[in-house]
Amino acid sequence: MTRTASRRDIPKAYDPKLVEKRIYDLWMDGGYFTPQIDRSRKPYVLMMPPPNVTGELHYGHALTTALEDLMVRWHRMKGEPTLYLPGTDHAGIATQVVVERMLASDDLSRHDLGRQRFVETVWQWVDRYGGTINEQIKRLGASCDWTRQRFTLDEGPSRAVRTTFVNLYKKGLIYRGERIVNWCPRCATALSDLEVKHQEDSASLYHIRYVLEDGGGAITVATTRPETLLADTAVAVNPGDDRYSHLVGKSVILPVLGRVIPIIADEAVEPEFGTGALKVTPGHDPADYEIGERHGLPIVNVMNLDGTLNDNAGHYEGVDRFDVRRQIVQKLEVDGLLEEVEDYHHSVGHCDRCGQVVEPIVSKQWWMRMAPLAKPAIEAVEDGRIRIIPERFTKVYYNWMHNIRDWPISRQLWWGHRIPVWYCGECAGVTVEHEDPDACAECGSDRLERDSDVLDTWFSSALWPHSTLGWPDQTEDLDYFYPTGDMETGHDILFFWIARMIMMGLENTSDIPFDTVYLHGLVRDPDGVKMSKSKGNVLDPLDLIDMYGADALRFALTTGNSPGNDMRLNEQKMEASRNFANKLWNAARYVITNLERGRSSGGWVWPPSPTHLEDRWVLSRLNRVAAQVDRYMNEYQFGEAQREVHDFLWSEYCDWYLEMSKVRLRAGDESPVPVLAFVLERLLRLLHPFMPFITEEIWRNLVDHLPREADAPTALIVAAYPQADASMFDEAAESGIGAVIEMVRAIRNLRAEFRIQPNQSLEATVDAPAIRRVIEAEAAAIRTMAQVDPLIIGSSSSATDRPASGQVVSLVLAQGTVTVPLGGLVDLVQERARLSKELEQVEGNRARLAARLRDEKFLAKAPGDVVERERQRLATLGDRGARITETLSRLG
RNA sequence: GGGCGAUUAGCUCAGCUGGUUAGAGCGUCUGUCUUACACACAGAAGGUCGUAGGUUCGACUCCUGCAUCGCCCACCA
Repeated sequence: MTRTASRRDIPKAYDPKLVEKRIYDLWMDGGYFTPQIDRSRKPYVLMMPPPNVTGELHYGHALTTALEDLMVRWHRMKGEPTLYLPGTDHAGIATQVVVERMLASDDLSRHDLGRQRFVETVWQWVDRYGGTINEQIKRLGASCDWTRQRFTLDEGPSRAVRTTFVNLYKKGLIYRGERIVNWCPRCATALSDLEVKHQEDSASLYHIRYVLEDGGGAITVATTRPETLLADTAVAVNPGDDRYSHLVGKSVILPVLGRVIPIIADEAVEPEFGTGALKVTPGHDPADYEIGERHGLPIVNVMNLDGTLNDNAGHYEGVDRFDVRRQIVQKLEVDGLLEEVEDYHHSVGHCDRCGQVVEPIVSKQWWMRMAPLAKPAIEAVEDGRIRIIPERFTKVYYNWMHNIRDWPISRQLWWGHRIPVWYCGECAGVTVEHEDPDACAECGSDRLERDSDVLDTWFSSALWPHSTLGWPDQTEDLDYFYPTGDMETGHDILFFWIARMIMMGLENTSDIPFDTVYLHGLVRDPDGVKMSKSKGNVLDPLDLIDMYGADALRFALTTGNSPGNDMRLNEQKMEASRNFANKLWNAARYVITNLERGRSSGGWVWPPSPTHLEDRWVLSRLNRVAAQVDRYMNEYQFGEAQREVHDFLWSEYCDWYLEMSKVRLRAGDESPVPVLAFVLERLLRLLHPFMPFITEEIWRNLVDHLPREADAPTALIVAAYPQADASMFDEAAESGIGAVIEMVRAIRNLRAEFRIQPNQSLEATVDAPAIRRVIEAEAAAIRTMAQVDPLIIGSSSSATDRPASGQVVSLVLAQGTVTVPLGGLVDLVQERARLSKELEQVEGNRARLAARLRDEKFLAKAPGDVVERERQRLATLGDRGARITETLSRLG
């Protein structure tokens, strides 16, 4: 292909690699991501869910970023001062585990280093790898304000954590208590219920005989964890269980240890389960703990925090819990106390982080009283101040909030926000203050020791929307940007994070943290399997960006699925998205090439208001698309919005308008050029939130050729988002071009059916009095697109001049008939059959419509416009049917 | 034990206030390198919308039961 010297080379295929980095730098340099505080305008704010500081980009991040950034860019283009605030999370256990693993490769534990050196090591790790995730998020095109980036351990958010703790402590909403908690022996810390994942495991149910102290027989209990019998302090039966009622009040001898424990009655015992008798282990089972509380049973703890048994376990001290289980079972067998071993499936709690079986242990932890905090948070959703999308999750939210339990917030880790509590060595008093104390608040002693625990990571996450903006200080940012707008995240952290943000936001600021929660589903692999490192089916989004481009990845992740539903990502979808980007690229190449052919924009009317039917049609369609997109965006139906633009761009702008424009351009008529350019420019705007890189790149190449609009933007990222202009809606143009398209399609169809050579033109006679002027105006386009020559525009009278029947094929369209002489190619019998079949269809539809329009109930109850539409359709069908009948009769 | 979701073309999925001849991408079949694009163009085939009922003038869309798959919550040892 030869090019004149003046024409710039535009590559034939879009290459994202040449564009993305440069465009991102351009946005950064332009400062477009940092909003200007303008009191006269309401800002749009979206807080990025902070990824783990040492994390690497996975599909969850990619999806979340794609969705958030499209919302953010849309709002920014609507002229709202827009803040998309990024940040990272210190991710307590997760990060500590990673660093511990690294130490382990040098045969070191954190205890070898000591607390201070270990924390320093983690900080080094964070400094080294902490930037990785942000660089990866940039590659997706996230338009976040990096000048406001926050880390949960930053001074500001840390002070927010401290302030919240002290305030809630003083209000009595944070307290210290000894009770049963989930304990991970591997991580050596307490866990909240949410951090425990239950899995179905196969196990054994052991039936163990406990001999009565009075020698009068025995009672048999069933358990899956025989080792816990070392901590039994009772045997319980249901009070209504006749089998055992005579035993209540007696005592049994605990196997192995020989302790004497009572038999008690408690409603919690299910008579149908196992033997109907339950060994009660308040120290190591949550249900038993409650029974123990009701009956004042002593609590025995037989376990160390690393999962080995302690000195309460007799000679099992120091042995791992699972080894003890085996040894106890053996011992019971030897003693003849093991009656039966039943195969059994039940769900076992595992640590969410490391997968170890969690052990319920009684220990002293800090707790947050949740019920009082949940109440206003429930109300905020009930009264609509906060909306959850998709709506079905509001029920899930209510269910959890109504049954909320106190939250254990202390973690026996070293990495995190240290609990701001000092214990007095003199009087055992507790000092909790905003500033580090020098003396005990109770006795004034300086023998203070700080609590060694840190807070659950989610404690600081819960404050994110306000702590990042400066709270507890009344900063300008907080004042202007809070409460935020949309909160977008995966539905898997509805409880972990969303619910807690709502509670803490309301508590700390007396205001909601955001007004809308948008929850997305999981990204799955092509087989629908959840991606996980252990399964090895995790694809690296960065690889996909390298292969297909960030825009294609974003488009693939945000189309063809709906909020809250999981989605599969596969190669085909990536290819389709890349192809779409390429389609846009080439349409732009065509338009820009025409602009560069020296066709001056000097005399253009801008925006164009053309008279040509095709131009009016494409502008009308553009405005209808803009209206639809606006509707979908407002309803958070991002996939539908994109489909709308995609279909218009590909199927109407490219396949029809652009092809039609070639006809006029070849004839030396340059009038389509401004329209081509204008529609392209608006399409770039419409598409920018979804495919930011390619649209910005094309836009830069395009705008130099266009007339300057008032308030011309310096970059597409800040160009105004297109709003529908109803004055551009043009019914006549739409129905006119609709008829042209129908006609061209019918002739093409005929060409394929009769296997007409592509280069062979056909003669066609159009008989369509109702749209004669449209056909005349579009004759050149029809000739080219349908390969017709000559195109004879006839009237009813000229129909008689047609060649003899049997030589022609008649295409009976909605508003006209096209006859094409095909000579010997036409098989009279086949032609009659074809038309008869069509007639049959038309008549079928007509009969159905007519029946509906005869139905008085329909006429009485259906809305007027529906009835009117049906009447129109019936009339059109009637006309068409009549013409088919006439044609058939001529065939004889 | 509760709660939720899914079930639409061979595959992956849209279709959200009930009114089309039920759509898209991929795949399949037939043509075409037609100077924007073969990452493309033109044309075609392919669906009793899981199942049984109900509401309605009208149901893929609303209600109920059932089936299959998946998810969440819950202290049954």
